[in-house]
Amino acid sequence: MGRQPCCDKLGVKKGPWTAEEDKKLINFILTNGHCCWRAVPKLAGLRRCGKSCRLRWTNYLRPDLKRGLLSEAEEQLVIDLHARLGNRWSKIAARLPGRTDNEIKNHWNTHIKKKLLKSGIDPVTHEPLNKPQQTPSEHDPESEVSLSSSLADHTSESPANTHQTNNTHVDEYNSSSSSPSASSSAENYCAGADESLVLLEYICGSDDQSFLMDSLWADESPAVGATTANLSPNENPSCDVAGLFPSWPEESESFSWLLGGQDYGVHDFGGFDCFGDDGAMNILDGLDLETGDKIF
DNA sequence: AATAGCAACAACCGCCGACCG
DNA sequence: ACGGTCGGCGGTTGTTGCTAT
Repeated sequence: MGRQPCCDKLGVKKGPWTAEEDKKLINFILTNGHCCWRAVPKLAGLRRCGKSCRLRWTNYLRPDLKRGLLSEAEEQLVIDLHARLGNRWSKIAARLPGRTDNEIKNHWNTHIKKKLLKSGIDPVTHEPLNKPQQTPSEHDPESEVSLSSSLADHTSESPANTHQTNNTHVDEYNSSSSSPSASSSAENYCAGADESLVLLEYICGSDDQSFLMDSLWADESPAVGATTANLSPNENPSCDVAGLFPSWPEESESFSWLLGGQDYGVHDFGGFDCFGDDGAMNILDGLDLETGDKIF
């Protein structure tokens, strides 16, 4: 039958995204949402594949992303989840609000894998390296958890200790992931123009974003407890806009990760004119990032 | 100062499942 | 039931930046 390429190969740009392209994509999605990714590049005036646009948005441009290295608690959670779920990065990412599967996958391959090996633990099976390999059917999640948990100082906070450890956990995690997670809410809010207006409202709101991060690790792990993103507005007073988004601090910090070109990965953000002289995004003033025209 | 080697991460590729006509 | 489209996922590669020599 032969599968059609996701986009015309000719005339489609590849490689690192420029600030200009990011600007176009952000501008388009904030104003229109993404009806269908295939149409996004055309409508946004990008010479990119729709898939590439989706990836760029979900992995780097989504405003609810955390930046920077995974904290030790997050790392520990990834290890525990990996012990249960294996390389199902999207499932793991769904339990870590603000983190993407790509980010976790990269962090696993570059940091955690080595850390586990250094500790004498097989990163694939989570068993001691000198221990004879078990077949998958013999795989005992309980031993995985205890081993992975022993790697960190946060054993008392580990989900392994808050869960009974048995084979039902994979299903338990999977089914619980059907509840609103950070990633699903992120998908939700970019699903349409209405949501994008809500997003703008959300961005312009200046509540306390730190609540999200603090609450994630304060008394319960996100893997088992409801995150702020999971709570309804009534349950979570700091989560505005119908509970779709966590709250953010000062406007000037809302896109601090964008301003920080190094961390962000785009190195020419000096010319990223969606920010005004005061560093605030022009979109916050209702301006079209492309033309400077008033949108709202 | 030059450069080789390594680490980190952004991005691409191909496959798969869900959905729709 | 079937074929086509689309979004999503996981593996892999390419590029960039850092460090050691």
